[in-house]
Amino acid sequence: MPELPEVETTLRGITPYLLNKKIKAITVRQPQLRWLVPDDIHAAENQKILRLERRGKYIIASTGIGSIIMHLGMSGSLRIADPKFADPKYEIRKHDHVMFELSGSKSMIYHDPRRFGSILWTREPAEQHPLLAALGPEPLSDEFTGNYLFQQSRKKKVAVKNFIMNSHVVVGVGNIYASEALFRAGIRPGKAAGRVTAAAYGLLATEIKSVLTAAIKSGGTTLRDFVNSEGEPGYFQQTLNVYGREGEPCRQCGRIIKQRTIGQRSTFFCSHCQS
DNA sequence: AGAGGTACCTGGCAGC
DNA sequence: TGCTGCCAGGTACCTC
Repeated sequence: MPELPEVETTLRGITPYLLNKKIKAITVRQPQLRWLVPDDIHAAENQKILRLERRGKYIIASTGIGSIIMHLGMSGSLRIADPKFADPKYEIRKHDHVMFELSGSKSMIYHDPRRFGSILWTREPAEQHPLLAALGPEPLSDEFTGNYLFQQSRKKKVAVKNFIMNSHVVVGVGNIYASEALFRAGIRPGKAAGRVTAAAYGLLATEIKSVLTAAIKSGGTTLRDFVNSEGEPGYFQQTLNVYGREGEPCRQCGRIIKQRTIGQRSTFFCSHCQS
């Protein structure tokens, strides 16, 4: 589920229930996630959440003494539960790994079948955490431009799709939107990053921004019940041009969309519209 | 330094 | 119905 737009949607969904609320208790049912949930996560108990933000696909909830860093991995979600999980009426679902009991009688549940995500705790400013410190710019920031991509990619032989999915280059471009943005920009995903022109990168940066912005907007339409559900896989599916459309006609030229594995990830493109 | 592959984990689905 | 194999939205880390 979670590409950047879904993480952003999740953040917006949980914010009203978390911001300026006190964490009354934290229950860890399964600490063995992508990284072990640290014991000292309990230091966040009785702390008020003063700030909520997103960095790439990480969600950061900061208290006065440290920050909770959350990542949803491939299959993670956060949902707001009511009544609080300590209530016997509360239904614990399989793969509910971490629960936060909040002031205001709500709880936030971290659910993640594949356990590729994690929940961490740091007393340092979150941006100094090893996982966050070396991240590239936000794709929706002014810092992220075609010129930036062009400069970063010189002499790089890696496929341009892998290049834009590298979080040290730019954060938040996942497998779906990498294919989509490259289609919109007319660039073959397997092309060496160092051989893409400055003009093409200008277009690519623009399309990355626009496809992510559009997806966040469409995530907004399901915002109301997002945190109560498991998320809405496919709610933006009608707007996808290439992802998952192998064998179907290109919406632009009518030729058949192709699928190829690049960097061990499924990749979709139109060999006529992309060069 | 850079490129490429591996690992983590569960569930859903196609095919037999 | 049940088994097997393959695929899945992420990304740090290991090896060459």
